[in-house]
Amino acid sequence: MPKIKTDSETNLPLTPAVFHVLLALAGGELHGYAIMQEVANHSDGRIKMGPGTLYGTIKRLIAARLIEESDERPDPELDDERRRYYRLTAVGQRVVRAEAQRYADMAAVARAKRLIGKLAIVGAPGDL
Amino acid sequence: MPKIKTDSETNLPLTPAVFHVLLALAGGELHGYAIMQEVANHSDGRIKMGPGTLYGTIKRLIAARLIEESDERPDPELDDERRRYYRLTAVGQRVVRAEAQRYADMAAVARAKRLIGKLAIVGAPGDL
DNA sequence: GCACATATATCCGTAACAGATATATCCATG
DNA sequence: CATGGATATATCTGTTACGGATATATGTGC
Repeated sequence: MPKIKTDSETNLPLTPAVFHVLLALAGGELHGYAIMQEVANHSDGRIKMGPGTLYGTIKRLIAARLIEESDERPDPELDDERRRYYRLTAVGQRVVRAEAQRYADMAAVARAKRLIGKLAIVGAPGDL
Repeated sequence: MPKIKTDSETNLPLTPAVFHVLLALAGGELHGYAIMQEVANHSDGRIKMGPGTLYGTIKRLIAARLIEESDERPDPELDDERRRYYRLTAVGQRVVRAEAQRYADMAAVARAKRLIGKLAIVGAPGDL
């Protein structure tokens, strides 16, 4: 997480670890372990984040005000007391959007240089 | 450049600095300073790589056998003796392809999460 | 001849990463 | 009910990448 300034999204690029955590939280709040699973999931198993990277990154992201801990708990029956939930802040939203756009832009450059082919079909049955 | 193994492209993700250098070289061999300019160029000026990052990254990429120095020089009239040219190795080719695909995949995930819009038109008349 | 862009190189402080380790609870199975 | 594996969080620490500062020298336009 290279010295993220809270004032803007000009501080790109993010490190992959930071981006993957923010991307995981873009779908709604999650607890730490679920972030780990979501990262493995949306990267199709290619990225496995260990606890050191995960909780270290969470700590830095909180300090940078890109995410924050949430008080809300699910139905007490479904809850697990150990869990701590996190969500994007407004700044975090903007940052992850800007970085996602950078990813799309770089993919476009790579396409122009014929490194990769046309867009893959995303919305296949079962979705990603 | 997180511990790149020369044996495969499984070692993703790359750091942004490494990826940008490899992407710059994907269009053909370039000398160091031209890599710097090409990175600024293909990132639309948003990423400016200083000499520390540039030459440090080049050194590490050579050690990892992802790029190599080239002996070929342009027409002596157009040449600048100071320049040192670099090109991707076969392994470097595969790595940058795999990482570019990862970028495209993550952009697709971001699209599915509605963080960014549809694909920008890349293939303006001419090219593709 | 002067200034600025080009071109390469190294030094080093800061910080991120990632494996190892620790602890404890949840839950399914025997 | 006990045992074990998955769930869940946390910290410590060695290695390494980043990136600004600094240095040196040549090319080029005025």
